[in-house]
Amino acid sequence: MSFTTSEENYIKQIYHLQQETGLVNTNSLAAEMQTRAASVTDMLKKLKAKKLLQYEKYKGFKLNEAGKKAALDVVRKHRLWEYFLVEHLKFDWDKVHSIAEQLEHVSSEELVQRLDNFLGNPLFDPHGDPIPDKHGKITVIKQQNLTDISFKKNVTVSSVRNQTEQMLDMLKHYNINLGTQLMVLKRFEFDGSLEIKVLKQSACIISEQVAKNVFVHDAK
Amino acid sequence: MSFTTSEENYIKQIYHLQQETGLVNTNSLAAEMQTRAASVTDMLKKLKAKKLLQYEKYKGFKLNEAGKKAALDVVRKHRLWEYFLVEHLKFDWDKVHSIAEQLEHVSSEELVQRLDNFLGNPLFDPHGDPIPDKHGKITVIKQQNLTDISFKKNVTVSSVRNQTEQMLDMLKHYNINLGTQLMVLKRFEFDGSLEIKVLKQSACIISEQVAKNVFVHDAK
DNA sequence: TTATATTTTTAGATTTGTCTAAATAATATT
DNA sequence: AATATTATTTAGACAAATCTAAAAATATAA
Repeated sequence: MSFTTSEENYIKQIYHLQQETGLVNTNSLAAEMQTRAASVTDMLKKLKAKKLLQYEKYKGFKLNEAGKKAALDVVRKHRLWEYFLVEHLKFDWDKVHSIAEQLEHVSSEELVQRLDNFLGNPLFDPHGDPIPDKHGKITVIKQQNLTDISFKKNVTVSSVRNQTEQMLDMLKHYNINLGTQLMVLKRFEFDGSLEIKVLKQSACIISEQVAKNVFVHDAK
Repeated sequence: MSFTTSEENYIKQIYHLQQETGLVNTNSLAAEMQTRAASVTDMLKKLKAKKLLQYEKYKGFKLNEAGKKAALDVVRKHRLWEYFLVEHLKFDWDKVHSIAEQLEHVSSEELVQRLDNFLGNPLFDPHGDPIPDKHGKITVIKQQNLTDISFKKNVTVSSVRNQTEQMLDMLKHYNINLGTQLMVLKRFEFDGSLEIKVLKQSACIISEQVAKNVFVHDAK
């Protein structure tokens, strides 16, 4: 089965939304895709016709197994290309998303497999997100949100959730990267900001909004 | 100025045709693009409106300077990706064309520039065709068709014209690659075949059709 | 539980790129 | 030069992906 670029974009986005909410609804997908609800409905009909979707009118929808496999295929391509862009072409991690959005639609199984091997079969992309293998299998690691970490515990940054350029640019400013070691010193009741100490840097304060997007695991 | 994938494909093909014939006509472009003359006319109107084309109805057409620059941009991307696919992902040179056809439409100036640097700013692609630099400048080397080489002269294969998988597969069978050294021993009057001696291989015979697609320069 | 608000879908239009069939222009032939 | 042939363009249609505006279904609130 092959898909248009537009279909792939919808499939991928539905996948991401249903990871969080289970069932997805038309308006939230429309918002995420920066399009209109009517356009979403149109596409839902197509995806249902291709048997990728559980969808009853007015009831919400989600990908079935075939749909999930298709989504993981796109996610795999996206993340492998991001890895290439950062590790080999030396792009900053906050600049690769829009290019990977284009590259992910290049269709050639052999290309993806060779790229994967060339890159050394990486398990995580430059934002810490897992790269599905060719069967759609994902490596999960135990990680916690930075807001849930007890004080003075050494942890390592393992991924970031909101991957907008704005967000990543901010982390770059704090000199926080994947693999960065830090500890939380204090939480301010006033606005939920955290005082943190990044290894080899002086302490600084990050907003609750930033902290909620940073995930960590026990220090290596 | 940015272009759709379809526009880029037309521009590139017009460029290749006008290299050979000067003015291009509707039917030959339609044949090359595997589409209908009417579709070509439709696109010609769009390209003229974008001021890329010298085009008078019924008179033939060709790219103007802006059009040529746009074409060289696409050619540059195509050939850089081919180089990447062969040199880094270890694809056979006869398998990369269709993938490069997709990759060439990914639009990001920074991507192309970084890819170029990553590859070491190569001047020729895996088929021996020159890779335009970012200004559209092309390195030309003196080369001759294999059918015009005098007997027993050592030469090096520098490019192949017809780059179909079929053609490249055939050269692979003869163990002929870019950089391969060989000499022509004899021409058979009967059908124009050439007896050639590839360095470190026993002599063999190639058809005139094959020979016409092989270009060489003086042995290194 | 009826009225109101929100969400979702349908109906119909638009754009891009394509097509077929017919018309028109250019070229070749007698 | 008149006619036949070939090349090109126009006219009108279609599919994909989108949109706006209106209708229908569902959810919420008085």
